[in-house]
Amino acid sequence: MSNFPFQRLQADLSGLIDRTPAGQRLPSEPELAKQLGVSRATLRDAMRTFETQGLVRRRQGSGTFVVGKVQALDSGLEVLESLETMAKRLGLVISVSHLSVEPLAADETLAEKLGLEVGAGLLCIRRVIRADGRPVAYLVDTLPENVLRVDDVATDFHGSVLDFLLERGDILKTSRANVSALGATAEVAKALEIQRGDVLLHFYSQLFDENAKVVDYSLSYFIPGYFHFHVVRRVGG
Amino acid sequence: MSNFPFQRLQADLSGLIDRTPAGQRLPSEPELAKQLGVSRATLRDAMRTFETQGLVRRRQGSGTFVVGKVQALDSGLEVLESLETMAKRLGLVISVSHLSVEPLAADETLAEKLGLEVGAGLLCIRRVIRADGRPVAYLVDTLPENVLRVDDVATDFHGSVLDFLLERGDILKTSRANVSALGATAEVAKALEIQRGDVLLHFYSQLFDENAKVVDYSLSYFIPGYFHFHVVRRVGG
DNA sequence: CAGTGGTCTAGACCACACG
DNA sequence: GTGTGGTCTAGACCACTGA
Repeated sequence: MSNFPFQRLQADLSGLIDRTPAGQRLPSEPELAKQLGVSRATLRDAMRTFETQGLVRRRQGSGTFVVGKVQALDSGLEVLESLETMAKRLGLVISVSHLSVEPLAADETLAEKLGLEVGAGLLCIRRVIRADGRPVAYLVDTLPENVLRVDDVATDFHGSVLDFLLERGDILKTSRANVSALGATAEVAKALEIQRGDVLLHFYSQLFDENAKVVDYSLSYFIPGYFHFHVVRRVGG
Repeated sequence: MSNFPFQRLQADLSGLIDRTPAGQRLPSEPELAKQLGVSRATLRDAMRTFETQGLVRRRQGSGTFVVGKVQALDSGLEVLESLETMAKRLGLVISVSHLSVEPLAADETLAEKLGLEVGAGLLCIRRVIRADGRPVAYLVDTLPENVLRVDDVATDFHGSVLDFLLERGDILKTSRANVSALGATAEVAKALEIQRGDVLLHFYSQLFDENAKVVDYSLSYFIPGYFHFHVVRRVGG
C-alpha cells in the first residue's frame, strides 16, 4: 500500500483503460477496488477524472465502459455556430435527446439578462446533445415568447435554436459569451449521465439581433473531453 | 433526515455563509456535520462548490473562513493581457508567490507545442497569482532558452511573462488559446490551496512573434469564482 | 431477480497552523 | 499539544439495468 494511493491509482487505472479494448466493460467497482487495494470511494474519485476526459463512460445498473477515441468537437470562439454546424463541418454525427420545451415567466435574473420585465412570457428549451450516442453537452435556451412560440418549435426544430432562427430569416448580429467552469448539479448530471460534481465547461451567453435586443439567453454545459474550444487573442496595448 | 441530504445541505450552508460576516471562521467540519445531520464527507462535498465560487476559503490547520464579496477579474478574450494589466485596469491589487524558474529540456509534447526539437533547452516559469492574499490562478509558462534566460528573470520580472517580453521590446502578434475545464491535480491543488479534484477553468495557449514562431507555451489554471472571461462571437454563415 | 453504479455514513489517520 | 482541514477506508442502502 502506497502513501499516495490516489496517484498510484490514477496510473494503474490509466494502464488498465489503455489495455482494455474500446466498448468493453471494466470490472465492477467493488471488484476493482479490491484488486487495486483501495476503497471504493477512492476508486470512484479517480475514475471521475477519466470520465471528464471522455475515456470511460459509467452507466448505473450496467457498468463502466471504455470509450474508443472519439474526435472532439473543435471550434473557434470568434464565430458562433451551432453544435450541429460544428459537427457537420467535422463530418461527425450528433443527435438530440431529452428535448423539453416549456413556457415560463421571467424571474429577476432572466428578466435582466433578456432586457425584459419580471413576469414577461418566455419559452425555455432544454436538450441533450449526443455524439456517438454519448451525452456530451446540455443546452438551455430561454427566449422571449415574441421571438419563439411553442408552435414554432413543434415543426422544423432539430435541436439548434440558432439554426432555427437563421433558417427562419431572423437577422442576428453577435453573441456575448461568458466562459467558466463548474461542478455538475444534480439536474445537469442526470441529463449528461455523469456524477454530480463532475467537472464541466460552462458558457452563458446573450444573443443579440440587429437592434441590439437580446433574443436568446443561453446556458451550455460541456463535458470537457469532447470539446476543443479555441480563440485567437490579439496582443493588447 | 431528508432523502436528498446534499441538496438540503447546500441550501443550509448557503444560508449559513450568507449570515456569517466576512472573514469569520465557520464551525469545524466535524461540528458542522453534526449540527447539520450529515457525514463529514457529504459536508465537504458541498463545501467544495462554495470554494470554487470564491465564497469560502479553507485552510488546513486553521479552518474554513467566509470570504467577503471580492470583485472578479474581468476580461475579454479577444485581447491578450496579463493578469497584472487586467487587475490594474480594474483597480485591484494582486501579488505573486511561489515563483519558480527552472531550466529543462523539451519533451515530446513541449517540443511540438513550441516548434522545437526534443531535447531543446527551455525555461519554465511557475507562479501563483493572488488577489486579496487569496490564490486565484496558477500559471506555468515555458519558453525556448533563446527567448528567455534565467538571468533575465532575475531582474525586472514581476510575475507576467507577457509584460516582461513587451517591456523588453519584443514584437508579439497573437496568442492561440484553448479553453477547457478540469479537476485540480495534486500539484495545482497545493499551489492554489484548494482540494484535489476541485473545479478549475483551464487555458493552454501558444504565443506567437512577428515571424509566427512560438515564443511561449502557457498553461493557466483559474479558480472560477474569481474570474469573468467573456468573448463577443460573430454569428457565422 | 442479481449485479451494477450512485450516495451517504462513521470513523481512522495524517499534515498543518497556532498558541 | 490541540484542533483544524486533507485523505482514505469499510460498509450500508438506494436506483437502475438487464437477463
